[in-house]
Amino acid sequence: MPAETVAVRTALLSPPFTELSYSLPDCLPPEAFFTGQRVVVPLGKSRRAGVITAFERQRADAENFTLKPLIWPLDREPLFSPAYLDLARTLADRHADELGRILAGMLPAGLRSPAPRLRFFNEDGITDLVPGDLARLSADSLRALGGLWMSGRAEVRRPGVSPLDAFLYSPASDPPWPVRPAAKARIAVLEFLLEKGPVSRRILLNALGKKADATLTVLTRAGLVRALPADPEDSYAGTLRECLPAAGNGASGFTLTPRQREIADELLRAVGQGAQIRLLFGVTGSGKTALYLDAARAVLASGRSVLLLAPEVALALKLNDAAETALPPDLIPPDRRHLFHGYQSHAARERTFRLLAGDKSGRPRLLTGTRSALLLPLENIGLIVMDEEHDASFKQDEGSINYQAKEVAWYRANREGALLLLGSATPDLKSFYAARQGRIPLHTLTERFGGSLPEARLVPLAPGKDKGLLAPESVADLNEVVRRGEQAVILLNRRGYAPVVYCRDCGKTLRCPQCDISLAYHKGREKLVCHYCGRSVAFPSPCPSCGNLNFLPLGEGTEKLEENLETLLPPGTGILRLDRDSTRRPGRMEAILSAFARKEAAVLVGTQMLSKGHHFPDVTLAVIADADLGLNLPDYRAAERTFQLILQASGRSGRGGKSGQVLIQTRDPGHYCWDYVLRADYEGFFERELELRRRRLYPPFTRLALIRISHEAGSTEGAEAAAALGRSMRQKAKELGVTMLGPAPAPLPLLKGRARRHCLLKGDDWRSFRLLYKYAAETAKGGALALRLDLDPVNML
DNA sequence: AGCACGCCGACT
DNA sequence: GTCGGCGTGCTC
Repeated sequence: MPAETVAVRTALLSPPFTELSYSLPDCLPPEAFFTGQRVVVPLGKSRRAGVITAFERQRADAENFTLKPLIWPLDREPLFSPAYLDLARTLADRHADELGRILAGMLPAGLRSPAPRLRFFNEDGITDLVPGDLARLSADSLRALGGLWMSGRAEVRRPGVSPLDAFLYSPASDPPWPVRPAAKARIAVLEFLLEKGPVSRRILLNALGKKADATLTVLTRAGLVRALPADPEDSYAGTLRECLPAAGNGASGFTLTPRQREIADELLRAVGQGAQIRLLFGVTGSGKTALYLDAARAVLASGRSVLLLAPEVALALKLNDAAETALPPDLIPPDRRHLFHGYQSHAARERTFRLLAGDKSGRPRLLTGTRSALLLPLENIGLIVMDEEHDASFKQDEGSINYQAKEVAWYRANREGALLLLGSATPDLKSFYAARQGRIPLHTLTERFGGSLPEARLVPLAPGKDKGLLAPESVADLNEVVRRGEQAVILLNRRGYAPVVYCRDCGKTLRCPQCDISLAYHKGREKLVCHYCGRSVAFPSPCPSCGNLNFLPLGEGTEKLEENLETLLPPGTGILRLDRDSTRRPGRMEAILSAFARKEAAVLVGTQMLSKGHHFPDVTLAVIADADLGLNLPDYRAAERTFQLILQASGRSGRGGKSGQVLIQTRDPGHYCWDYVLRADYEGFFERELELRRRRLYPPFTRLALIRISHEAGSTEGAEAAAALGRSMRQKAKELGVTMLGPAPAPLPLLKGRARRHCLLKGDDWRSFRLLYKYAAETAKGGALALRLDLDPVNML
């Protein structure tokens, strides 16, 4: 007897991420379910969390199988509004991906778990169950639980944590560790934790096997390994905040200069005019933050929400502190201010997500955070600010969803009729070009407060002379700064001791067999490390081609620079190093930054992680040790990136009223980039660079995409298949009006054991790139090749 | 992602 | 003749 039943379409929040249909369970009435609500559903023998995306009237016997009933609702009210589901659908379409994967990427971890705890309050007291338990209950018991759920006597709690996941482990100190060299198991555990850490017991056991369990326990008891709670209720932000400068710098109060007031008024006129976009161009210290907050104040006062975005956590915290002091509680009460970023605990992020999703009041909120805050269910948005809009971290390149934050921000601003305000001292060339063409109204701040720009000069490096990376002139200036009791930072974007190791006996350099990249020597770890796949081998160990041990490390990384400085500076000068190696253990970054802020060291050497945001008033000298490093990358934005990085790093010098200096060490003093860097002349650089882009047909004069093709290294059929695929793609590309270069070996032709090729696409619209990619994927299906499409790639390697 | 099914090789 | 390798394919 065919019965007409209601079925729900459900997007799964873990693999396979597809949308599947389920019938409603007998124990709950249809009113218990909503579009946008999370539910637990059965899948094969296990369970998945999913989101109801639609209701369907469907005959249960119409298909070849009967629908399974879903198991239990996870929300009393929909977690996703229709507008939010629309946003997710749009992202899914753009990335040709499953809706479920996008929704999962937007949700904090606990909210996509299929095993939260269900707590029921009945006459006898409290019963805690997980969804898996429900299958074992009788129909009567389930109906009773359904009654409790409907009458509000049931709640969904955070999933329980297995002891295997409850703590994260990391070494308590840097190597060498006080263990016997023969204690292989202990050393293996310590090395794994240093390399991958902090990691859970589960991850350690998966990688090293069950016997590592006892070893870990022993090491923890001995105090060589430290355990941290994996998911504390409060966020980690506290420790990070301690090393930040006091908020404010020009942002507190609302005493704007006449010019600032003028721009502020123009911005205020744009608010409430429907979807608008504005570019605010102004050097560091010109008062961009004050203008953001002025606009925020007006928007909040008009009853709409504000979203403030920064490219990284430290900057988001700074923005948050500035907002805290500048926006009074009667305008926006503390319980309607929110901070959201990746360094918060899962629990904290879940709380914020739920709070925003559950708010139907329409009253304004102020949300500050990094890129991921853009995907929170904040409603009634009147203003979105993107500070440092040029920053590459606004596009995610790893992880599940690779979205371009600016595009998502514009989409949301459009839907909400909000103002999108982009701000930068060195705007993305594309944004500035759009402004020049009149597509984005531009506001320029020219005055700078709180000190003048640092004085920059070039220091030519003599080629060949391997007397250390620092030129005598730079060493002299460093000594002078130390003598005056001031501080200096040295930027070197190359970690480790030596980037290349040469075998004196056979004349070869040591390379990673998986990636064909030079192995870098890390002295502190006594290892050779591949910076691309992370593989490491003990150093010294016999040369793979001649078996001897006669090595010569070449070149200079941060580790060696730090060591060399000890002999170049007066004895006893404090030197600190900030890079991925020195900050591997939790809390180390904060410790190093705050030690430097307390002037426990005169010199801080570091990779680009020291170039952004930090404020050290006594730093009067910044040395860019190898300014050419990024300039020679095979990327059309190499000069733009270098310009932005150096200007940003220069900003570390001379912030505290004392005049600052910047030394730019280069082997190529004639490069056009330097003229503009020295004068901090963004607009001049822009004109020059734009002309080059026009001539070579690069963005913004075309759209660009990469199709990445890879196959198992050493398979000849892979190479042939790639060539054949290229031939048929060329035909298709011509039809679509796409210019295609390649497939050619990628700049890094071998990575993680895979041979890599690129097709570079130039064309007028993204759609034809997608079509060409789909055609290529279809053609290559079932073969040896793996394909990936990267629209507007951030990383060309 | 799991977990089944399934079709070949090494063993009782 | 059975156990078990992990290559494909499905999960409402």
